[in-house]
Amino acid sequence: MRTYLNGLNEIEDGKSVDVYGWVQETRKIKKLLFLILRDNTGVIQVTVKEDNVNNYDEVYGITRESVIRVNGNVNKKSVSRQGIEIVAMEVEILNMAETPLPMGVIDKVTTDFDTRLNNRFIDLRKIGNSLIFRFENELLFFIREYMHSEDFIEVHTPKIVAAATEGGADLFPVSYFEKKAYLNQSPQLYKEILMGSGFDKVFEVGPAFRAEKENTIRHLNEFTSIDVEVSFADDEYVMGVLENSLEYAINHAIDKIGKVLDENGYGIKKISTPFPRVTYSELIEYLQKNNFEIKFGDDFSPEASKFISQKYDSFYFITKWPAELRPFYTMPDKNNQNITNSFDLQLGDIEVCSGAQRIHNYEILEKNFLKKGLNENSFNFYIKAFKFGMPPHAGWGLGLERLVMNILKLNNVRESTLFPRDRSRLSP
RNA sequence: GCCUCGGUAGUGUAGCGGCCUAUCAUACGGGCCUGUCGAGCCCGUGACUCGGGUUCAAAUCCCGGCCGAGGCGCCA
Repeated sequence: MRTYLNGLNEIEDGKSVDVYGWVQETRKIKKLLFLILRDNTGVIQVTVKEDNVNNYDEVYGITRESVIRVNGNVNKKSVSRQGIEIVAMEVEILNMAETPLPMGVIDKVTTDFDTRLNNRFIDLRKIGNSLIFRFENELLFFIREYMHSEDFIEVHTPKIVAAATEGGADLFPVSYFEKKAYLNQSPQLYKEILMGSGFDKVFEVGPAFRAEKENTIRHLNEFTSIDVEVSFADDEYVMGVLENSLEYAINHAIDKIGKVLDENGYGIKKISTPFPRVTYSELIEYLQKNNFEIKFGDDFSPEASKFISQKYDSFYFITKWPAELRPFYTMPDKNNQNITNSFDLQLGDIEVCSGAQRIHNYEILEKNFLKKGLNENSFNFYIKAFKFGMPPHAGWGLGLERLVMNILKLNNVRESTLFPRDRSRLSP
């Protein structure tokens, strides 16, 4: 039976165990050999003595990062710094690693990010790197748990679509037999159709594709989007869903793995709701007072976003965006047609989520199509759902990698992406 | 799409017209060593992104390609 390395403390002194893992380090002293063995739960020193094993010479020639099985006895009176070791009785080499490694796992030299991504399978052997994805896993688990407890159902909408654009973002074309198709940039239109189907509360976790030629630390051409849509709800309601789910997920994730995160330098704090809210117009005024060249209708430049972010130390909402900066399906404000019932959720100077109440009236939606210069024919599959009983609804879409990046204070969104797809990277 | 910066052993760097037969660290190979734990000591292998050009002389200067980092624009 396999024993995981973090379980060794519970095993009594002298007992025989089988452990499996990677040889992280070797220290050779002629007739004595120390192997530092690593599995996904921790590391342990394995002491190999010539008289104890029958293949000492073979084991002596082992290379770093080779995969082995060790049968041996737990020694809790070890003089090693860890105070515990395994005295090997049997070492089976399951797979010998070639040398030299394309990059080191525990070497003192730094490695360029490009080199790390080219050798991501090794890069992720570093606990600090794989921990990012363990954190993401916890976060997503608790977001799902929250959604289920609120009676949301998880759905899966198509990623290969026919509509040419919903305005703005470029799409990746794919060949679909004799037709032309695209990779979807967002499940938006399908979530809305499901509101017309009476699902009431849906969420989806899935990939989204953007064919924009960006070259920044916060853009990816393929990312994971968490999408939510709720019937008979407005923007205020789904902002509540958003902040409550994040509070639940982040705080539970910290309860579960906060200690390990701390040990690895990711010091993160629990959060509380409600998040502060500020309107777009208030921020425009604020920026103008501080000598920024900006007027109503402009988007915030990266420089302006940085300036704004100095006022907040955690999440904050920017609400009531002008209609011209929002997609065609965004609900205008009842009292002012120039602004919309929309919001962005910011963490630091980066937008992690954007949402709104949607237009549920067919005529207004049609008018918006024409205003934004969109081709109504390619959206028939969507707009048809609005003619036969579409409830009022609202929702949002959240970029998972950006969220993780910002919570853990990483300096590049590619750090929180297992295998990033960006302007130039398509492999691995 | 525009702009800036960069590419030297497996990894990361120094050198920025002649002192380069190219520095250092780490990794790798070999040797010594029965308690190492950033092991130590000795020996060794290993590199100037590619193509043109300038020059008596190019890793070093110029032009172009390729590759990369980042900023801006654009971006439900």
